[in-house]
Amino acid sequence: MGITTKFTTAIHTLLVIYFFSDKKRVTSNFIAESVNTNPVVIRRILSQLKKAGLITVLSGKNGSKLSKDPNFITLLDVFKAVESVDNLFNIHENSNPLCPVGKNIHDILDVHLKTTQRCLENSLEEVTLNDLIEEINEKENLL
Amino acid sequence: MGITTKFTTAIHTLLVIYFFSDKKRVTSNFIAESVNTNPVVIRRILSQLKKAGLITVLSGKNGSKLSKDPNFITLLDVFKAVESVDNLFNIHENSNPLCPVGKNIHDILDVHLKTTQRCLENSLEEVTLNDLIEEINEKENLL
DNA sequence: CATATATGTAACTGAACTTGTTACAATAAA
DNA sequence: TTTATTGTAACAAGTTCAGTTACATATATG
Repeated sequence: MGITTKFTTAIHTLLVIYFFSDKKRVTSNFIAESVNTNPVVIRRILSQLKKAGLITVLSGKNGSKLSKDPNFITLLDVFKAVESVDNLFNIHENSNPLCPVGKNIHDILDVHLKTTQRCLENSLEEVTLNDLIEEINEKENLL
Repeated sequence: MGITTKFTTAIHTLLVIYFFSDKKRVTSNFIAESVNTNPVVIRRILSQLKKAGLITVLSGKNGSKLSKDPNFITLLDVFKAVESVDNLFNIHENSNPLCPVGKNIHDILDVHLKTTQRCLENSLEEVTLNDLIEEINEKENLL
C-alpha cells in the first residue's frame, strides 16, 4: 500500500545532482552514498529520469546533470517519470452485471477516483525542485 | 504501487448493503457474488467497516446494515476504515547525514508530501455514499 | 432447545512487487 | 589503452495482496 521509495529517491537524486554537479562528477555511486542504497537502484532511477528528459547521463567517465532549470521541474514531473501510475486506485474486475451495484460500480467510481488522482497530481505540480533547493539552503544557513 | 482493491471493494460492499438490506439478509456470500470474490475477503472488510462504526454485523442468521445515513458516510471514512495509511508516501531511511541533501531530505519532503496526502483526503471527503447511490439510481432508471 | 446458517479468524498458498545484489558488456574521458 | 562508469540482465529475500480451506463461535428460527 502506498507509493514506493522510488519516487522520493528520485527527488533525492535530482537534488544531489543539483548540489554537486558543478563541483564533481556525480556518479550513481556518489548518489547511492547520500541515499544509503545500492548504486544499481540509483542507475535504474537515472535511466527513467533521463528518458523523461529531466537529466543527461553519459556512460563512461561522466556524471549526471540536470537538463532543465530546477524552477521548471515539478514533483509531478518526477512522479510521472518514475512511477507508472495510470490508475492510483484499483477496482475489482468482473463484478456481477446482474446486480445494480456490480453493474455500475466501475463507471461510477472511475469518475470520482480520477478526480481524486488529479487532486494529488495538482498538489505535486505546485512544488518545484527549486522550492526544495531553497529549503535546504535555508536549513544549512542556520548552522 | 497504488491503492489496493480493498478500498473500492469496501465501497462496493457498503452499496450492496444499502440497496439490499431492507429486502433480504445481506451476507458476506451475497456481497461476494456481486463483487466476484471470496466471502472471506468480504468478511475481513466487514470487520473493519464495523470497527469504524459504519455498519452493524451480527453473527448467525443475520446480515449487515448501515449504521449511518449514507449522506454522512464519505469515501474518506471508508478509506480510513480499510486502508491503514499513515503515510501514503515512503522516504528512504538512514540517508547520509554528512550530505546536505541526505541530512535534510526527510524533514523537507515530509511537509510537502503530507500536504499532498491531505489534498487526496479532502477530495475523498467530498464524495458521500449517497452521491454514489444517486448515480446508480440514475443509471438504472435510464433502462 | 435443536438446527441451520453466518460470522470471525487463523493458517496457508500463489502471484506480484520492491529493494538489494552480483555480474558483465558497452561506453567514453583521460 | 587504461580506467571509471553506465546500462541491463538475472537472481534473491522480504513483503504484500488476494484467494482459499477450515473450524470454533454466535444467533435467528422452527
